[in-house]
Amino acid sequence: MSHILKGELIRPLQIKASPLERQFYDIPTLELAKSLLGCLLIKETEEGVASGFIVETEAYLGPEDRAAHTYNNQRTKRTDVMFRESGLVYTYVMHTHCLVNIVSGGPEKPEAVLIRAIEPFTGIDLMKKRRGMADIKKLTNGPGKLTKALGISMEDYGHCIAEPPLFISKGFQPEEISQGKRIGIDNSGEAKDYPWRFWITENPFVSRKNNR
DNA sequence: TACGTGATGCCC
DNA sequence: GGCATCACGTAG
Repeated sequence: MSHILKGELIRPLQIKASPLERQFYDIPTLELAKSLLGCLLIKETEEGVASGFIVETEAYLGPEDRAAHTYNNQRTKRTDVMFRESGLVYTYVMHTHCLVNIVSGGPEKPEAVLIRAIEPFTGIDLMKKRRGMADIKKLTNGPGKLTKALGISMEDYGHCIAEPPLFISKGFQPEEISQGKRIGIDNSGEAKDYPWRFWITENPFVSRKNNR
């Protein structure tokens, strides 16, 4: 298994895709958002397995963050899982798209990391089929795109990310990480300027080009 | 750049 | 019911 980018092999030929243990997620949310960059996100379905390296994340910091669904400790049927242990999957629907988050902060703090983009690795043909397009650069460069490509849906709500069929494994170590404002939260007062979006510098599969 | 889409939750 | 939201695809 190889992975080609810009005509060169830049990823390991083989990756042991074994789930990171749940304790991996017991760190502060901003650190988790950075630590997840370069990790491999994998979904196994009856259709097949598809995976990609996480290249862009955003942190949402619970009751103090006006952009977070749990602002002011709002607990609804939708946000309930964010009040539980770190490492669970928080999926929600935005318009016609499903977005995937990893719960963080522990039961005391309802926080999460949104996965905004991945770099396709395995199961690329399956991802193309699910997305109905062939351009690899646009397969998974957005939070709604990557869930469709991997087959992630509301059925994954509350699943533990340390267990198949949806899990995260060690990937590669990013050379450099960039940081900037989050996307699509213009109506969130001061919170819109918090620099809680992280991405792998110069990676071609992030959802947007650098904005700081 | 602008619009239609149509899950979810909150505010009437 | 009406409106806003952590998008995306298509048309112009």
